[in-house]
Amino acid sequence: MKMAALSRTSGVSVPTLKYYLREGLLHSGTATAVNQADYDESHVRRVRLVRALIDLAHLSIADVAAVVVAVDDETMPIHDAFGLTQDAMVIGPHRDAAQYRLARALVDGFVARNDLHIRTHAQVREMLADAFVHLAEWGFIDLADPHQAGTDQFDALATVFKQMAAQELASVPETHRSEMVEYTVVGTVVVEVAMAAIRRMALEDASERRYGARTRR
Amino acid sequence: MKMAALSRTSGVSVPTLKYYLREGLLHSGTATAVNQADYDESHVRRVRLVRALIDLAHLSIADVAAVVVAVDDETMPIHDAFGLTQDAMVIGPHRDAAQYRLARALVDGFVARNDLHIRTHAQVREMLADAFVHLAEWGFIDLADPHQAGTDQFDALATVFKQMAAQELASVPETHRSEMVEYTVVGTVVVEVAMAAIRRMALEDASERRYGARTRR
DNA sequence: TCAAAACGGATAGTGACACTGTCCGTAAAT
DNA sequence: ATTTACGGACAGTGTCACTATCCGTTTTGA
Repeated sequence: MKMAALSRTSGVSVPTLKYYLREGLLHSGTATAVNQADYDESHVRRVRLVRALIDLAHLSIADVAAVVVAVDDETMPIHDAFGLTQDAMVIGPHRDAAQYRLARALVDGFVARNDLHIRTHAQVREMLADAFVHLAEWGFIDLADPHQAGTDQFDALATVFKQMAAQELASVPETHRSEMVEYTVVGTVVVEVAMAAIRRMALEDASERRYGARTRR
Repeated sequence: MKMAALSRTSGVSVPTLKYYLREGLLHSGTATAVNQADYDESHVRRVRLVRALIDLAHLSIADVAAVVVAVDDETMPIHDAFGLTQDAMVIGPHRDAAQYRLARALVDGFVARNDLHIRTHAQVREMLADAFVHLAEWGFIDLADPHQAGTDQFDALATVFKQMAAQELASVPETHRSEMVEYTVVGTVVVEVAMAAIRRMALEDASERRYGARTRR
């Protein structure tokens, strides 16, 4: 398969594929001559992975490169590779104000309360802390109060998601390590987008039922 | 409150605030002299809204401007403003390939099956279709088969989210229209981020329990 | 067989985006 | 009275994700 064919099947332009090659998002094909190279199924899968990370998870090229390195490093255990990709998928800066320290404490409590086995420095903790800070700014929760209404709902979500996650991982086929990592990563982002979409649909539905009638003529 | 004070309380630099003013993300303060203006609580709230949309929902300035216009238009009913902001929050291009038409059909079936009252051209449909296309590419679902395993899980999610959404909207205080819209919008994005974080935590937890032991020494 | 088309690597260029810096005349503070 | 701050206008900056061009080589098809 030449690069043009890869471009056709993946829907990504040839210049962009070359760019991905340069940036290390795509491993080079097997050279058949000085200026000829063959690409195979692994390249198709890789481009699909890259596009999923860019289009759905909105990762930067540099972050995708980090994910790709973790996927390709055969010596890295699956769990470590998964953690690394998880970290790469957390976008945005991490501030260091008083409110963020409070939020971090809330997050730590949440993690402990729900017996979540996650790394001490997992970036996803910052992600949740960020959300907590914004929730507090709008008065939805109180950062200073560790036992309050509002977090109960999140505890309930944690219970549900723990079951779902176990089921999801169990459905990953036991094939080669790199493929399993790919499946897990893609599953993370795609299902996340699908869930967000369904939640937004539910919100629009609720909005229609609650406010829609007020303006219907 | 002068602009410097607004900058301090919001954590956004003065040049950036001026930029937001220019782009229409922030309404101008009440002028007290040729080169003096006063800002109030509404400006603080507005900056918070803008930062939430930029930092958490990763909206572009132009999209935030569209949201702001909807929030400020007092003649626009709450439900319409909510729909408009929902549309603005869907990021990414919408393709027009055969697979996307199939995915759209799946989405329409999903919406009908779960009795979701959402607009025919709501952008969130595209968002879910996008996720379906990627799920299909990785073999998680089959676009051609309208009644299949896999979508059951999404139906279950829809049921849960519909309840949650109704509860969430019920908790929005019945104050002025613009404040209610702000609350709803912020709630949408912040809770979405929090949910995604919790799901990722659950996934890392599940990964640790499933794969972690394999490499623990 | 031989011209035309395609290929792949290198390098420079582009356009969008989200700020950021500077200038300047006016107003407030000390 | 002098220093400092203010706010509007506008040009400039750095990053990012591509995209276009060039060029020598190789394949293809008449």
